[in-house]
Amino acid sequence: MRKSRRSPCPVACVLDVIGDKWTLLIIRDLAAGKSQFKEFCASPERIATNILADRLDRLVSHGLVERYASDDHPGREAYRLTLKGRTLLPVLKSIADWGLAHIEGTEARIQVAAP
Amino acid sequence: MRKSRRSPCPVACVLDVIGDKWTLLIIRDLAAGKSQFKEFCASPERIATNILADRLDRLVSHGLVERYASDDHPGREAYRLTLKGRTLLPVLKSIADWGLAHIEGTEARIQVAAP
DNA sequence: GTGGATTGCTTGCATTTTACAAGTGGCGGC
DNA sequence: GCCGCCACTTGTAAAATGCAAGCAATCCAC
Repeated sequence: MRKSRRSPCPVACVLDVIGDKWTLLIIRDLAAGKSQFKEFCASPERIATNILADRLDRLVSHGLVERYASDDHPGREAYRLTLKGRTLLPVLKSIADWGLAHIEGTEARIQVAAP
Repeated sequence: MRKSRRSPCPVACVLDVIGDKWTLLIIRDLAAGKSQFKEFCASPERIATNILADRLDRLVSHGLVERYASDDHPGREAYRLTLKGRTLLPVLKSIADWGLAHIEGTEARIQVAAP
């Protein structure tokens, strides 16, 4: 059963997925190559661990992120963007570009990791 | 005095402005030519009036929206995007495009009003 | 110029979400 | 076994949101 959406508007539906202060920051970190829970916690915005766990679950349930067994850190949880999740990167970039152009004091520091 | 930001990351700073479920819907409605309080209320997502008033205030204080005296409806409040506000339209479009491509059941119905 | 409708909010309160701190269970190394 | 790290979960306080009602200022017909 699909939960009822607010409207058929694509903007409203996207906001129901990524319309909060944390989800896109996790996607940013994933795009930058971070994969472990503690790495997301270590980002300068200091997301609370319960919020992080909740957002990761939601991203996985939306098919934007997947868990996998890391080779680099065997036995640890790891997360990465799915192919669908990667399609959000142009959205993320347009947001970052707007911030760089219109909010003073912002600076780009992250590079999107190679596919 | 500027309120402290979470980080100098442009993504985080933009989310502090538009990172919620309502702000971009108001910008969508403004882009579609709506200008009156009641018109935003009438959108299918049914924003609460206190939230709408709060978001309009925040948008005005961020310089993205301005009040003006309407010619069409004299004596009534009216809102419109500022030039800075219009620079958000590419962001809005990238979000709408993503929704159309990746969320089933969404449909584009609004046309951006002419400048 | 008075009554009623409309507009643009504000207020009060219940519900939901978020923030912060602390705690728990699993695993690996020693 | 014991220690520490990691990935969460839980408890609780604070904040944001949702909902309904109310209210002052127009507008408009009559």
